[in-house]
Amino acid sequence: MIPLHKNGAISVSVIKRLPRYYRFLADLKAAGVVRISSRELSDRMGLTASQIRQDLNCFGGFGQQGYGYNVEQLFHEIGLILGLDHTRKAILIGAGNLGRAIATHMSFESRGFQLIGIFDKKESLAGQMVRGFPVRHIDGLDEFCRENLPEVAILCIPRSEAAALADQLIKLGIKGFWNFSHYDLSVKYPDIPVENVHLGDSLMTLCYNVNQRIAAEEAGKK
Amino acid sequence: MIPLHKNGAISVSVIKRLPRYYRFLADLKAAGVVRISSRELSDRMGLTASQIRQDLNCFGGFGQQGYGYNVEQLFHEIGLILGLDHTRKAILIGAGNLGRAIATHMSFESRGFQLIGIFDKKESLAGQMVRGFPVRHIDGLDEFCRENLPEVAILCIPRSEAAALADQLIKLGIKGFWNFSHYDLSVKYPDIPVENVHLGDSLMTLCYNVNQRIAAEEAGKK
DNA sequence: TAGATTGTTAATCGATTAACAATC
DNA sequence: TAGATTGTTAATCGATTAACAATC
Repeated sequence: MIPLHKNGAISVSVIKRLPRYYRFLADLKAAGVVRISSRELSDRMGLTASQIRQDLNCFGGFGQQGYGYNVEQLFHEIGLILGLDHTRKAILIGAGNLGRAIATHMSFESRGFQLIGIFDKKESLAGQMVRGFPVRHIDGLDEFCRENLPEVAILCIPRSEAAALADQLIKLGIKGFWNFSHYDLSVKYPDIPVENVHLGDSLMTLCYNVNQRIAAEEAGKK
Repeated sequence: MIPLHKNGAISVSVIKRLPRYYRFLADLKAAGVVRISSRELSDRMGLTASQIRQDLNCFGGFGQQGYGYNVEQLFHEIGLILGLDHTRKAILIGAGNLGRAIATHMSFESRGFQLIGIFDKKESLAGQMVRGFPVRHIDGLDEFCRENLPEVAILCIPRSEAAALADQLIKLGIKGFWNFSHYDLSVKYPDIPVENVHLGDSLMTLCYNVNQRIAAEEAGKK
């Protein structure tokens, strides 16, 4: 395998910015832009040119002095770094509103994943079709995993069910979680890759920020 | 209004941790725990006791030397800091799968918001009931806002529609956004409160982390 | 060649951790 | 009082920004 970066450890902050670079480059590409300087890109993205150059140089010298970066090439490189050039098999647990929305709404293939199965514990949902997949009863999870070897699980389940299910899934060889439940997986499994989507936390953070803003405006009026 | 913190500026990192404290304290409260030390809480949450004390002391001295923190009281205080003691009116734009899931799934009231209306540009959705609300046609947005004065908008729309809609909403007095579209609002409006939920970015970050982990495991085998 | 812009090193800034005096 | 644990200051660590030599 090609070594993707110079030294072993890339910081979390850098990794979290990569998808955003990828999105902006996709836009530029679609708009027919061929080359871009770190300065130009930083203006569009609202960050510093220095940071862009630092970030990219964690992975290699993709630019050219005096020219800048080739949009198409840089887009491609970031895709490779993220690992979007192949897909990993994913299963979704929990076919409630949120689970169905994720299954229907999300473009998995362009983000490195392939959805291969949907599970729920509710008998009444079994067999219902979601994105072309029949919802399977959770009792069939072990057998399905042994046969199909999914690598990632998407958890759209209540917190109360998450702990036991995570244990089971890790035993079944799951290597990473996209976690929409409010259970903190990484307390028990500090080393497993998890992306938490805590929608409730996000909403509360917004609440704080909106309140601060409104309070500041009202204070300004006086 | 009561000054909620000692000096004006609380860092984003601190604010982002508050909802998580709030969740853990809710659990402890539910489990009947009366007091907790920063050490004990740090063990449960997987961070340092120092950080917890630093974070909390941005807002005031909620603890007691030799004793620790009163769970109920600290929970209540963090709720006040976040502003969960009153609600702000929110509208949701985009009644597709994701929008409907958010509307149905999310507990707004306990997070400082009250959903008062749902809009979509699709004629065919108009009148359909979601969480007890009829989906309204987007043409009625101006009138509805002038009458009901919502303060926050939840954007569950494609990126292509986000820019124009954000302009319109800001003119209508919207003070903050919960943004599920892939449009970067804060590039044009750097000062407006926005919480971005970039599900696609989150999934790509997971892709990177899972790939790294699997690559490391395979390297270890040799 | 001259101008532009990178890659990279050094300086700054901020956030986290450690230490400990204050105090319940 | 003695023990425990906070609130807070100081030390460390990491991330961002600035500067500039290398080079296309």
